[in-house]
Amino acid sequence: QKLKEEADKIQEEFGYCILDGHREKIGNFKTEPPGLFRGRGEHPKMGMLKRRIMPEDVVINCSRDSKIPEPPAGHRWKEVRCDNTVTWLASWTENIQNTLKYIMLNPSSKLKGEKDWQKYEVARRLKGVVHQIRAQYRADWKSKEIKKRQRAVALYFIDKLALRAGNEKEEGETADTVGCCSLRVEHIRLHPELDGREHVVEFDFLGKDSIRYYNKVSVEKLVFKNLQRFMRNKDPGDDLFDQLTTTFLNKHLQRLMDGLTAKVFRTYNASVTLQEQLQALTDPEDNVAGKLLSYNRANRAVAVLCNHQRSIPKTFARSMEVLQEKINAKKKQVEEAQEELKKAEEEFEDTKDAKAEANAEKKRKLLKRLEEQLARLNIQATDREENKQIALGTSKLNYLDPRISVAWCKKFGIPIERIYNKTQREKFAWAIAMAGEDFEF
DNA sequence: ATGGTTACTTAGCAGACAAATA
DNA sequence: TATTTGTCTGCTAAGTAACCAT
Repeated sequence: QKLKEEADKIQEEFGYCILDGHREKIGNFKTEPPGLFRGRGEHPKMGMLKRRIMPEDVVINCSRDSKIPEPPAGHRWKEVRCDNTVTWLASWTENIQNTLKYIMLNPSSKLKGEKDWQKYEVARRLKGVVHQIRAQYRADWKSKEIKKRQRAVALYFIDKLALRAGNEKEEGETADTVGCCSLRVEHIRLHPELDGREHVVEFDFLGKDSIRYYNKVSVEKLVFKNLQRFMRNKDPGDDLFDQLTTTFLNKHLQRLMDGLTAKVFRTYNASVTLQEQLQALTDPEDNVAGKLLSYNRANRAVAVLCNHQRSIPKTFARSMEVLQEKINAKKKQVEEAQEELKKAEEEFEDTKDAKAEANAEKKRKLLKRLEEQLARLNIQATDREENKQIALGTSKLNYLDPRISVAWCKKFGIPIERIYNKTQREKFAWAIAMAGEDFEF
């Protein structure tokens, strides 16, 4: 309790800033402590020492007329600047990769909320032109220029499979991971026929955070032919799209729609998928638990699309066993209740007295309650099993237009708290205030 | 085109915390 | 009340993508 009080005091003193006259919560208001760098996957710099950050490393960014924070006694800041074109409050350079780190606002802030809203509005604008863009890249599969063909095939992957753009990275500085434009020949295998499907591309590569992407996809014949061509006379370690960069791709996208970049396709396809799946899976007759299962399944379809994985929780098998035991016990209770009901009904048949009738009615209600409890447990088990290797949080927080979920809740009378916890409701306050039940992405 | 710099979003995980259960 | 289980939060790495100089 004492520690908590101290932490609260620190939060109160350093955890907020004033932006445009409003008190806003800061996201990360502490510098990162020193320690051994791990990194994700096979990181070449793992084990290096991350230095302690001193006031002399820190740049403060605040308005000219504000109370400039005092450095700790005996120290001074690296710099104090007043740049209102950026959103960060303080920054320092980290010594492992020599990159900048920032102190920024919490997602609940007005600034971040408006930015988030904008992001989804760009994705919604894509909805209007995506058919034309698809027609265009399909036509470009036949272009005379190899570079255009590579761009068109890459864009097809980004659109259909929700791959990341894949910026080039400096070799030896980070783990060897790739995205779409940085795919190498060794990351795909072509099967003219596989398991009864034609033109199958087998993807196997490490993406962001060294998470494995493994997928077998049946693609259009022209895409397949183009891929064969791109791979001809190349070594496994060569770039698949050797003529293509993310800059070139994004310049092209910018011409097709204002604000369009490769990552917008992920946001767009994620949100569209959620909306479609909610439409397809929600049964208005279902109870709340059933509807929530449908929501989770829709969310899960998105997480699968975006390849948001997690390691299977250490306690997964055990917790599944416990749940199964619970289900078995409940089943037994249901059976017993069935028999007791039968007995009570027979008793009433014989006697026809009011007391026996009341008793039968009581047994009927008990049975119904137990059956509902059993159904809920079964739903829980299904949900947990289907979810063991899938992380729902990332898509929920970063890819799904929250207005879709808000509208769904309103339409089916689900309390918003069942979908978003307190922090999430704060982050999505703009959407909760904005969206009615007929919102359409 | 290329490389360097900067600012911002997206990502999974461990441990803290809270709720459920024994 | 003690212990177990499930959820949430903080942390910070790892991406995307813009801009600028050459």
